[in-house]
Amino acid sequence: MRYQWRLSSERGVPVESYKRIIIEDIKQHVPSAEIALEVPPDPKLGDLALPCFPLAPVLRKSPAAIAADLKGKIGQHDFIDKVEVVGGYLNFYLNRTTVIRDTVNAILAEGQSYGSSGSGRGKRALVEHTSINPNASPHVGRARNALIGDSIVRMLRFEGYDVEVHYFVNDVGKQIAMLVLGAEGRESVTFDELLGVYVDINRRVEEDPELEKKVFALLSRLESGDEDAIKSFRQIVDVCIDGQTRILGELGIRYDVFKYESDYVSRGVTGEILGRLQATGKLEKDTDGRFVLNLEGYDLPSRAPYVVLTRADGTSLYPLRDIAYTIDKVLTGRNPNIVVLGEDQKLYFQQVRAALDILGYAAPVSVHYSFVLLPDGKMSTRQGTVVLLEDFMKEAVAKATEEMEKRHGEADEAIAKAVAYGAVKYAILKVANERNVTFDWESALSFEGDTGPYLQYCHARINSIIRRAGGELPAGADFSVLTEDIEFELAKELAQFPSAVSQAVAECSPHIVANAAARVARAFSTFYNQCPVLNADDERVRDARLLLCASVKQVIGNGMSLLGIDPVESM
RNA sequence: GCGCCCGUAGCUCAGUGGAUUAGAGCAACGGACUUCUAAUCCGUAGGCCGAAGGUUCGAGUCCUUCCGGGCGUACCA
Repeated sequence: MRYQWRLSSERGVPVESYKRIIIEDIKQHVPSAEIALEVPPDPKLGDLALPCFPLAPVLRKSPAAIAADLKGKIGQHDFIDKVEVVGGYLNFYLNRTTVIRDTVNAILAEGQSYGSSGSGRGKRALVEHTSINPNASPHVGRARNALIGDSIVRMLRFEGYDVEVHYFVNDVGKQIAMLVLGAEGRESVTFDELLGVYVDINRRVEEDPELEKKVFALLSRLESGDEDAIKSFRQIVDVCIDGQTRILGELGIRYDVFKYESDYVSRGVTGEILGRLQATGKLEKDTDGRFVLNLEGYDLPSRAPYVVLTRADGTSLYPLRDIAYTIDKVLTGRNPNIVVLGEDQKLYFQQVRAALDILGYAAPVSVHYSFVLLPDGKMSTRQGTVVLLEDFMKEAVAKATEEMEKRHGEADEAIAKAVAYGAVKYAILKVANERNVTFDWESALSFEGDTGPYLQYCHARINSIIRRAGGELPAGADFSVLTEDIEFELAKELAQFPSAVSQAVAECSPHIVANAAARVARAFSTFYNQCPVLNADDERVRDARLLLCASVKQVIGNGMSLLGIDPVESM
């Protein structure tokens, strides 16, 4: 299907250009003030409003008087039906036909890029996310990192950025060394066995200090370049990474670059960083013989202004390896340079930022999210209350399959997966980053209401209408025949979508997109139940509604793709 | 103890540089499928926006204190 549309308004989002025009009009009379329009709480009060309260001190008149004054100063525009003064507000009633027509035309013209401001065209960005301890299968808490990160990647690409996605692989360190030790003597270890191995060795190390010494000895051998150590570490890490990327890949989450911590050690980068820090005079050797970085003056909320970079035996600690890697990322010149981290890493990343500052680099931007909790409290590996992402996915697929069989007698595997994963992703992405997600199976596996499948369902229903219309859309339509309130409300929701995307991008907050898409879907469902499309009495109404539906499909589809939710044609 | 984040309907969550009457979903109750997919829609009920002060003509939104939860607070990553 190809669309050839002429935009009746200038390029971009119609409602935004209406706002610009109105603001221009007002500025001619009150040039000094900041003018901002907002959307009234009730459609009865109009579609756009100017609160005149902030102007009162400037003009030294009452808001109501200012509103009354300005009312006469608004020029004649085809998109404005009437302007009314209510209290201190100047309320604008937009012309329904113009809004619907301009919005639908803009959407069909811009298609997959409707909602994008193009802010990233010609620019390069970098996003690091997931980077989890490779010791086992990710639980839904860890998955939140990958989901948020992946959505940010999608949003940036939507904005036009060339994005490089990074995964920083933790293949050094105590935890991995313990895994290597725990797996010693085994022929091979599968990904699913890792958690058991890890729990077991953890217990043994706690009980036996001698064993812990062996762990550190192993680490030391690795860092000094011992071939056997390197080989056995790499073997375990490969199992971890394969397992994790298989699960995340199943959800459509992919990475461009895997950087290994060990690489920064073996290439001598960590040593070099240490040398450069030494030259700044901020690096100190403490009484235990460890290298610590003095962060005095950075006002960090920690008891002691130090970050420890090495063990006494000279082996590197995570912060040092991460500093080396982070500098590497900075040197790519990509901007924005984003890293997604749990809220437990807030202070830690301030330390990294300080370390980079000492070396003269600007640190990446960190996006933090809060942990996923269970209704009874935290997830605990020891109490066995963690919900593994893979289990969540499997349960969701089972339920989606069951629902499809109930409805159609059979289930399409690909669609069942799309619906299931849509539910999984939406359940986590709909919550604002800084809030804890409360995970309970019942609502997480719900396909009704404010869920991923709700979006997919709307999309599928519209597709069904278009299919029954013969797959062809009318070349144009007379939108003045769309007189129902809900048709106008729906168009306004569609028009709102781009500013939601812009905000979501600016704040790295996928939940804003989730909400915006859900609003459109809700408005559509109301419309759907109230307004027949193919069965409309009038051919002109049919055509106009068909194009309205096609725009809704596009917008919901764009929203879903930003969340990484697969649109389905039927379900 | 100190620092950061969160506290909105029974439950899960929205709420845009303060601004016209605080919104959804789930659960509950009552309705709507011979009509484009009922994974839907419509209606009813449900709120001292954690508490108390403060700033403002105006506060869920800003400030202070307190309470509750999450996360930190050098030798894990």
